[in-house]
Amino acid sequence: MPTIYDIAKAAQVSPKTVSRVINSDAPVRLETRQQVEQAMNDLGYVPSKAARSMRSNRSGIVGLITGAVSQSSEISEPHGLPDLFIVQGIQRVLADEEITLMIADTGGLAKRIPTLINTFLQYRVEGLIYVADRHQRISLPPLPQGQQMILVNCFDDQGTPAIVPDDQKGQRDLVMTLIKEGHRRIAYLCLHECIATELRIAGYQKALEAAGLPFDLGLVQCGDFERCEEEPQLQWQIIQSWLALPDPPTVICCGNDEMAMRIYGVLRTQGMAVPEAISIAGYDNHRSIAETLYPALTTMELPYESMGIAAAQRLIQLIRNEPHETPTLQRIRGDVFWRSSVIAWP
Amino acid sequence: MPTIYDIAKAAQVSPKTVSRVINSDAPVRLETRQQVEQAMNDLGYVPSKAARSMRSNRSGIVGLITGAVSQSSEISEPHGLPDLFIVQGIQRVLADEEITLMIADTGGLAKRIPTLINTFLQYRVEGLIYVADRHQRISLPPLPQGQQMILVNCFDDQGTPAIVPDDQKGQRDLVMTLIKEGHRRIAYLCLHECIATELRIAGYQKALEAAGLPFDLGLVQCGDFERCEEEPQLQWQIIQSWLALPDPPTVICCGNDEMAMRIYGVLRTQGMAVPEAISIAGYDNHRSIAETLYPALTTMELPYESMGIAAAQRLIQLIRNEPHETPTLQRIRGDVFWRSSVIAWP
DNA sequence: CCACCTTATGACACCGATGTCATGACATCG
DNA sequence: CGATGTCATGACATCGGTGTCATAAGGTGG
Repeated sequence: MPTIYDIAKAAQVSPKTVSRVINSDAPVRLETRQQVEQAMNDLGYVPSKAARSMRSNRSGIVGLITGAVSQSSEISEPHGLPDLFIVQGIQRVLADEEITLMIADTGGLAKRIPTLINTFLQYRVEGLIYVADRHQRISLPPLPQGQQMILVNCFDDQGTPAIVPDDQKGQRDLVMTLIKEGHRRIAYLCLHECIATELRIAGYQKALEAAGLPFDLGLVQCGDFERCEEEPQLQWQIIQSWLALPDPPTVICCGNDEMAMRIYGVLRTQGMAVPEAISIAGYDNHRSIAETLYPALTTMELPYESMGIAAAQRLIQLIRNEPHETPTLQRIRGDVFWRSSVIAWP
Repeated sequence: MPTIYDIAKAAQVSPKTVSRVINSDAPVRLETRQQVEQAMNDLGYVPSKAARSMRSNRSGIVGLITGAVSQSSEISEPHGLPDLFIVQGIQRVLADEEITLMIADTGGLAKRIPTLINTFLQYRVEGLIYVADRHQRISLPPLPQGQQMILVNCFDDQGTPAIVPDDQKGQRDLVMTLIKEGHRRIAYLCLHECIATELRIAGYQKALEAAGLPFDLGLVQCGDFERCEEEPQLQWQIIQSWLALPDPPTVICCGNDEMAMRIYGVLRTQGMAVPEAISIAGYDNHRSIAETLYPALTTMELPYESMGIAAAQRLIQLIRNEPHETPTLQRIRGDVFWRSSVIAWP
């Protein structure tokens, strides 16, 4: 690979002049410039970022770490939406700013994180992004003074800037839409206990409150049986108990689109049609499920791409040292995707 | 960020001695070593890869480009399995070799590829990987002499090493398994015309041949109507025509898991139970669909992770200049995942 | 006509590491 | 006891660029 010295020799100028042509940071005679450009083309010159960033102290690299922060050694299967979409959002923004992304994956092992961070520091990344696979509280090892970092889909107690989905407003908006369409009895078959579930139940409750509807604790049940063999029966028991109520629900909100998909199957085997017999709503807008299911699934978007975009923008602000009034914890809203699994209630 | 000179000063030794401690490539007196290590700890020293790689000519970086190679400016929606799994496979292998992965995405615009490659060349990547979003023939701009590159999920006419799924053997193995379980009339509702479809139809045919079963052209139909509104009706028409045959199929192979999922919906609305009335098989082993569907879907794995692993291993071979007898085009086999959407036929 | 400025270019040091060679202190051996 | 070898360390050049300063040519103004 040729260097500016090779170019300089070929163009019969000094290396510094080649540098000036590359950076156009000082006047160069037209004729000289053309000679240099000719030489660069002929030799196929590609500047070395390593050399450049050594001098300028700007690597042009941002490091991204994905993966679970589980302490155990077992690799947890991803559930729900792949965090890939967060990464894509980040990518798009950084590419526009000519920042290159380095990606590392913990492979589910939290203990690898310090090593990964260290590798990134060796490359003198200008910023770090940690992307969790689900909304959670985390704790990362301390970073060197001045090293910028953003958390995505998670947050910590050290006041690190974080981007999370607005689970509460999300579930609230979804339920409010259902209410607007005439539903009064809304059941919620939620996921196992976790931050998202907590926030979404609160949102569900707020939507009822806002509409002046009573909150019936019996209509909220955990429908997540970790895919055990009896799951369909257990889920059907819950649904059956709801249907047996004097005032049964007209719609079931599921903890996520995957669960909604399973509930489709459960209802089908029981001969109940969606949405004619009962409406179903999901959460995540996991498109390969929500759009493909038949009937297509009404759901609340988990705004992973927007979160990625927000994270990248925030990080660039920090790197550039631009002023901002953004709170430490930035909650990102998603949209309701209204499809045919829910019908309006008269 | 401190340098070896800062460490050298703090430990009252020469920079070269610090270097020796870091690399342990020459004997250092225990006492001296401890002083240096102490200083490194105190100051929080992190070596600079930029400086190192300048000297050694080894960046420790591999560049990966994902995304469509479409010439148009429209962003195509991914269909089928996310190529994320390929990337994860690559990641795992490279991480073990202490190689860092830089990732760039075309965002669906092929014209961005030369720019992305150029950026990677600036970082003096030791290898390049291009990952396509579906099995296809591509054509990439020429690379500098000696620059290693691997294609994944695609191939070209220039003899660049490539890793692709073995679509033919895949469909063949799936159909052979169905035959082994007693099915004799096997319908194939394939995807639109593309390389994968071509190969899979050939595989379907080979499986029938091997079992001495006749190949009935009428049992192979394209069921991919690009999610248009009438898709369910059109699909039902095809299935109905099959069922009206004197010797109707007992199982339908679908072009991929998404299509299988839609067919579940179509059959349900027509009151046909899976697998009691008819068995269904998919392709891809898109787990969030295949495992979640009820009943769970029998399908052929699209071995994305294995492909990623194979690609990374191959690239490392090339970088290290190790001898190999691997053919240019390496086809990766997947496994049949036998689940409850297919029942054995008496 | 000389002081002064602008334009175009080059010489040289430096960023942070490592390879090469030199050097001084001991230990070993004939 | 001097020659030789090993150990531990340092001085210096080098990788590929860029910042700083110097310098020569040509233009302008008093």
